[in-house]
Amino acid sequence: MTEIPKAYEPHSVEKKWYPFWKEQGYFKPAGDGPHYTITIPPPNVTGSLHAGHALCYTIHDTLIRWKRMQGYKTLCLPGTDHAGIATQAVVEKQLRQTEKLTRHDLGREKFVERIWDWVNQYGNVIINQMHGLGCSFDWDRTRFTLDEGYANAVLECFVKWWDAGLIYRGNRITNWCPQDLTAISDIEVEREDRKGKLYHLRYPYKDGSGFVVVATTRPETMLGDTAVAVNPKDERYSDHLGKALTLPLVGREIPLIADDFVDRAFGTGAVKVTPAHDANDYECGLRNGLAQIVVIDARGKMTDEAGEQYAGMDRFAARKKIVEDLEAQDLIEKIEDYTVPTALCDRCKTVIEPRLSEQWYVKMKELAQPAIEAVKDGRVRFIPERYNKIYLSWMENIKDWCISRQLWWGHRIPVWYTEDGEVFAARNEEEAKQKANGKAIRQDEDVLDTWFSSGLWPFATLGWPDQNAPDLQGFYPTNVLITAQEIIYLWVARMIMSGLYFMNEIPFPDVYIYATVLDMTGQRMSKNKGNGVDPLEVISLYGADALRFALLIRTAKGQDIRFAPLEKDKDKKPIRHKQVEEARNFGNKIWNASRFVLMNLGDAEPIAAKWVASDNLADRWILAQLNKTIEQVTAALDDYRMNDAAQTLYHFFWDDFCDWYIELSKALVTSTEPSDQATAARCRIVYVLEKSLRLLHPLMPFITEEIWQMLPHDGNSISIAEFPKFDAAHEDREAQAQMDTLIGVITKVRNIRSEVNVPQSSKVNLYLSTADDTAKQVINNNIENIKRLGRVEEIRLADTLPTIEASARGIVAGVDLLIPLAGLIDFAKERERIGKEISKRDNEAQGLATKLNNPSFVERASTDVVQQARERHAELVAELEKLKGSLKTLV
RNA sequence: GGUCGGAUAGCUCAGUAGGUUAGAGCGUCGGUCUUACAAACCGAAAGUCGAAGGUUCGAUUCCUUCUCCGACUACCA
Repeated sequence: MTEIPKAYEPHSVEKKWYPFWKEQGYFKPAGDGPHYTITIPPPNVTGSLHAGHALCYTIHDTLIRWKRMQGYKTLCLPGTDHAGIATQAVVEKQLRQTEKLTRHDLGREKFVERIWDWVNQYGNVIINQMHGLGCSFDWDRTRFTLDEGYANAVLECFVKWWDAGLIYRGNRITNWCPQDLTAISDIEVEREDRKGKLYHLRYPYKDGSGFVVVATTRPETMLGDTAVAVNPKDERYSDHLGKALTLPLVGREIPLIADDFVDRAFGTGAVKVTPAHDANDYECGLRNGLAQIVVIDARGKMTDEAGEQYAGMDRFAARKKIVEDLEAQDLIEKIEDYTVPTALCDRCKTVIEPRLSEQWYVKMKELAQPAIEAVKDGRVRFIPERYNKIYLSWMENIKDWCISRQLWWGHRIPVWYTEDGEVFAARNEEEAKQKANGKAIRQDEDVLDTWFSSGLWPFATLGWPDQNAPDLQGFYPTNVLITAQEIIYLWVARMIMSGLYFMNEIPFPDVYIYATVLDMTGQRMSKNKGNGVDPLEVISLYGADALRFALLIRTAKGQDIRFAPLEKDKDKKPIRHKQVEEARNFGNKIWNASRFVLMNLGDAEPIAAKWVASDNLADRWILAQLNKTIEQVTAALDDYRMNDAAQTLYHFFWDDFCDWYIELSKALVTSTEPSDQATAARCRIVYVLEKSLRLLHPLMPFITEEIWQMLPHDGNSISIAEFPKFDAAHEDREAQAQMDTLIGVITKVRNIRSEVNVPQSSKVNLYLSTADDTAKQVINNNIENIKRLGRVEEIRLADTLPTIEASARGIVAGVDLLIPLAGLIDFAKERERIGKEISKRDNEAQGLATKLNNPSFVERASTDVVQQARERHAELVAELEKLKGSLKTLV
């Protein structure tokens, strides 16, 4: 008999099998089946694994392991993203803290070197954390959005789009982050409602005929005002249109103009117009030929244009000062509390300053159209479906994409300028020089938006722009993209556009948007809130399989999941996580069931994981249940219903296999006498266990490998064993129905015993009767099983039940039960129990009777439903009669 | 403001192509002499399926309105 620990210990197991799989090359594409490819969403190179990642990559690994076992030539390609702003910020901060230097002190070249050092040292953290989750990704193909080959792809993309006239330069209002000192795109802006004030300012007419009141949340911008606008239909102002106003504090003369964009109902219906510092005002300024006066600089400080008493002040300090100054001149009508929709930089949370600046843009309309079509005609589908609409509504209203960033870390924009003002794109300096015909050139200082490079991910990682790259030929298009809801626009849409543009083919047919991991109050997990769960802590407490299973079983399609924080003790040591504990317990159940099987393999006969034909009910039944489970799990995985797959397996393994099959097989499996029967029983139980492990392996790779290696098996690893297939020949309705009878009888006996307080140490006698020949046969064939599992001494099966005073009665599945209770319990308990049984049936019978007496029901409901109701009613009536009869014996 | 999602047992969540007794895990209660497992076993209690209308013989499920929560989105200064 093998020595096996009583509890599953995950850590040594994980340490053992992960390197084994990797060394054996199981994570690499193999075989000549059809390809199944996933490129993972590359996490930020600065990142570390959080709960959302854990879920994301668990789903990846589950699918890829499943497909691998199904014989596909699988590739799951990992990588990281250089994350321009985030990475530069991390290294700048480090530089500031440790050496008190800014990036400007170092200079561009040195600074970029420092970032590379940092990336080489810390950039693999998140990749290593994925190993801990058990991810079977092809690490040899790991890509980084800034590595050499990838950079070529980015250049190629830029130049091609340039040549196609899709890239242009514009001097416009952009979202500017005064902290990061860069422009950011619209969708990198976070919006938040903040408490603020609405200031009502008085702008006097130049001719002294009173004043116009304008409302603003940002009084500091008034220094740059070049007009006040009202709605042309607003009668309140029609007489004053065109009149001049004197801009307070500045003294500039500005006109009162009319523009449609003004909402008459808001405030006083008059808007101050600051074309250089507000997107709306900018547009308004263009329409009306207004000057653009820049009063706030890149760092958020007031410029010289703002006037000498304000120049150099921070924008928020200036706001205060200006309000004071206006107040002093009695030019403030009132100040109201107001909720200000505030734009924040999604990286550093600094308040965005709309700023006039020169940036590069990509024209989106032309690129978006095919990508819209692809979703509309179903070549690309979102799962859950409702994201189709969300995607389409954005794509149909798409605006041009600002792609330049004033950073040093990233793909430098391949645009070159000659002294005399020529501008062109080139793949490298060589090419640029050629195009310049000997003129001196300089390259644009800016870098590209990170999403510009990650938008090429599904094909750039496979070798594009080399159209003949073997991986590109062999693995594109990928099969599914698994990603988070919040980057549908930032990333998914752009991959679809670029995939169609450069490859003429969709990058993936399925986009599975996985659940957002929330905390228990429904809030999104975030560093700021400190409500995150560290997956590594969870793994160290319960093992990777437990974490994976805990996440998968709650990942209903399209539904967010709530995940509790880790409970910690005083020293912040993690001690408990209930939701993962449930999964850990399941793992332990698998462990112990396997332990039972392994301990009873016997030494005499060689046992193999093969099904030996059997007429035995439990055998027929478990084979049918296993088969059904295979069918359901496969369908669930196929449909991205991870929770259904997990739930089905949980139920099958625990309830069917452990609670019933093992129990019903125990006598034979544990017998010490060698016999063909015992050997056959052992083979069968090993067979079912081994198949179960294969089904579970994509979800829980470690524990299944560990046990599988101990069991009789063929092959080197469960991770390349075949995923079980549904077999119609194993369906067995009859066995399932008969097993219901057996389980029903045993459960009823247990129920009666427990309800009337028969101690578990006492055995009871059991009288059974049934008119059903099949049920009779089931009982006769399972006398020993009923005795053992129901703790029964003697069983009598007859056509009618004897009349025995003081006995308990039960009815289940057409079988009547009687348990003599003399000397065992108090009758009051049994009377109470029978009373409950009666009233339960009474209620149901009455409900049915009402229904059946309703002529409309009988007429209109389908005959099946009516028939069923009649039968059930009759059954209930018969049962009630028997139960009432048994009450009489309890006196 | 707009769009979308959610509201089912004390908690976290499944489910119902409209039809008998709405499920699971955790938690709770009672029991444990059990040929693997107390991280377990056996049994039980617990739900007017968010509210109000409507369609229907029949609604937790379909429709309308409402309430509360959440996400996304928007140029309301």
